[in-house]
Amino acid sequence: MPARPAAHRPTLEAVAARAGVSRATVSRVVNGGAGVRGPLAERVRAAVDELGYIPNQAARTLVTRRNGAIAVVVAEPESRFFTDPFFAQQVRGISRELAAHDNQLVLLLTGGAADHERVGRYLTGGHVDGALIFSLHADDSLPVIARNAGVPTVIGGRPTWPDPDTRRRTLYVDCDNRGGARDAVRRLLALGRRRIAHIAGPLDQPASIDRLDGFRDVLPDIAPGLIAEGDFTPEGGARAMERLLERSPDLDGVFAASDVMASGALRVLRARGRRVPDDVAVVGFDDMVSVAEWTDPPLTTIRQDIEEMGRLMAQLLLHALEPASDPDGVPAVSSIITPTRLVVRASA
Amino acid sequence: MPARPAAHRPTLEAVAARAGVSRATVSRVVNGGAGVRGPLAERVRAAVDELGYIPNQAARTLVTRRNGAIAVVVAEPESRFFTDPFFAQQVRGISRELAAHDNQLVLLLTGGAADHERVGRYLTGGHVDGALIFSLHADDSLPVIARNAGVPTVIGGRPTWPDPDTRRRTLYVDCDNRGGARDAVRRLLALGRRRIAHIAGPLDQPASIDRLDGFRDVLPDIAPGLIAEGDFTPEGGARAMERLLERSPDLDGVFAASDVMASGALRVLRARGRRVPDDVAVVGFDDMVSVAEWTDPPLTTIRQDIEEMGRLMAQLLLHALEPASDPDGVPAVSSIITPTRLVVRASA
DNA sequence: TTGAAAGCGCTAACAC
DNA sequence: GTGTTAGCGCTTTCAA
Repeated sequence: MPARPAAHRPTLEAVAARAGVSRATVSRVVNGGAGVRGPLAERVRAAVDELGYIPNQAARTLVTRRNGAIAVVVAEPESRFFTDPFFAQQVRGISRELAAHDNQLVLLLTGGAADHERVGRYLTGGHVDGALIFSLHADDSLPVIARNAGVPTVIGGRPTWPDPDTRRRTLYVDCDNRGGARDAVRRLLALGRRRIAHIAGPLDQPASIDRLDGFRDVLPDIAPGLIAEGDFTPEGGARAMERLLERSPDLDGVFAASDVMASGALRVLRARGRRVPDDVAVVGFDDMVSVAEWTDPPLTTIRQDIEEMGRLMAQLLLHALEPASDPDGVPAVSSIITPTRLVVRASA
Repeated sequence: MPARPAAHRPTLEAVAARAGVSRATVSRVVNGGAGVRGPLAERVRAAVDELGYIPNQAARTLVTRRNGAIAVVVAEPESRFFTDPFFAQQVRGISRELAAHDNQLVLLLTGGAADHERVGRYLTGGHVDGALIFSLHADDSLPVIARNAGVPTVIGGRPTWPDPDTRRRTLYVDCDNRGGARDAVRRLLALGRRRIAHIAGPLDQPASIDRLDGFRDVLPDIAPGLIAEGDFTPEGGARAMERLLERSPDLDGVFAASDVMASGALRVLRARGRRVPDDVAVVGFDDMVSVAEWTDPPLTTIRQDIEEMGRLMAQLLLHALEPASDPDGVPAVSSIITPTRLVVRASA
């Protein structure tokens, strides 16, 4: 199939011969041409074109130790990755930032632990200059693998490793989940609600835990019956809402840990004849516009700028890659917590 | 941040010294250990562990001309890629097949033409052994770039290049869009429908064209008013349905070029008081289960096995990579058209 | 400004 | 079986 099989590709050597110069000169021209006289450079460029020369990246990487590619590792099953708009937004932010610095984004999906080994090999094998890892669950080994292999890494979301020293040296980007949750609950209190429930995310994820913690910050004496765990899907939100109504029929406010779960909860409230926000006020989290603006009624929620977080992750990594940054100690840059903001629509 | 900076990583040489053997022996052990005596191999393995040796892929690729990675190139904006379940299924099929052969899947997204150049560089730079390209629109240059660079490629969907010789040499996997469309229309005819309309996909995509052609195969004298172009979204399907009803209020059957568009059409039919299938029978295409089973009524549709198509694409490529296959002529393997099948539910 | 030469880390003939 | 050796294609000192 190859028009010009890789095996027959011209090398620097060939170009040099053709242009009647040394390999070094060709290399200089190919890499920008600094310090090569105009006419000579022109001759070299002509030879490059005639031969259709394309530099061999493996050879280049071998000496420069750079390959202009950054891996984005998503440790989630494809199904989740492709359904949750969260990833789409994050990837877009990353993609933009990397493209701006002429780095190629390489997406690695690792559904099960079975893939971990191969992905780990890929990362440590030097195919990429660094990695952005989404390690949403507590038990993920990939960041550790990358770390041990000396692959600069930035994590999406707060990592959960117990060792404080390890944590301090790990770069991550997260939003102020806890503070945002507090704002959500305060909004409900300000509306005069006194029986406020929480639909939490899966409690093996730091984001869920932090949002629950924020909820408790404001409502420390909450009854356990007013908290139900969901799974970040609409169905999970609906089921949690049903459980809450059963246990606490008199509730008048709900803080859901995601807009998607809130949409499921709204459906149940409507089916049960509760008016929103009159009978029950609802606040979501994320401000996933494609969801929050289209629920009935539109959702009051806590906004986090997901695309911006993606961009920041890429920025942080690119920065850490600079030779100037401390090679072995505490990184010159530090982790980032982005702010959240209450967005008032009709549901609370 | 690196625990062990890449710069200080042990090399084969170091392991050899430590184990008191030659580099060649270490290399043999690392690559499976064939032809090395047990105890010696054991000593080498110990040295590898102690030093935490990891092979340098760039060096390896430089000599083997293989890097165990296959690119999947999606020439669509992220928004489309992440929303359309089609890609998720295809990628899953590919991913499974590649993993089974220990190849890493590398996903490259190229939203706009601006990214094309970088992606092209990545492909031709020898970062991957081959590429699977989804070139849904007619004007796509990526397959040509890959081809000229000698990167073995398999296309998802029938390519549209005019030159028959080029086409013959290009591997692709597609489903029998035209035949499937014929089956859809025949189903409607068998139900006694006589005023049958078609909601087409964007007509710059081969799949849309083929489905329209199949529709016309069975209904060659169709009035232009019975054909409306959609865009593979629910909204597009809804708008097309409205146009059709306006132009041909007496229609009694609809063949939509995708389940997603059909779902939008069903919504409009319901809003206009037409009963499905009594007043208007509807057939979709894809059998996207997450859609077809949940519409009201559930959708009769033409099934294509998308995941299987992904698997076949990967298989074809891996096969073309075998040294046995003809390096420069017509490939030893050939393109594949997968069959489709009518799936009867309630809408027709 | 240009060229010669020394590797980058690895694999694969070819000897022993 | 194991070691020796010659590259893979490129960048980058160092001299000229």
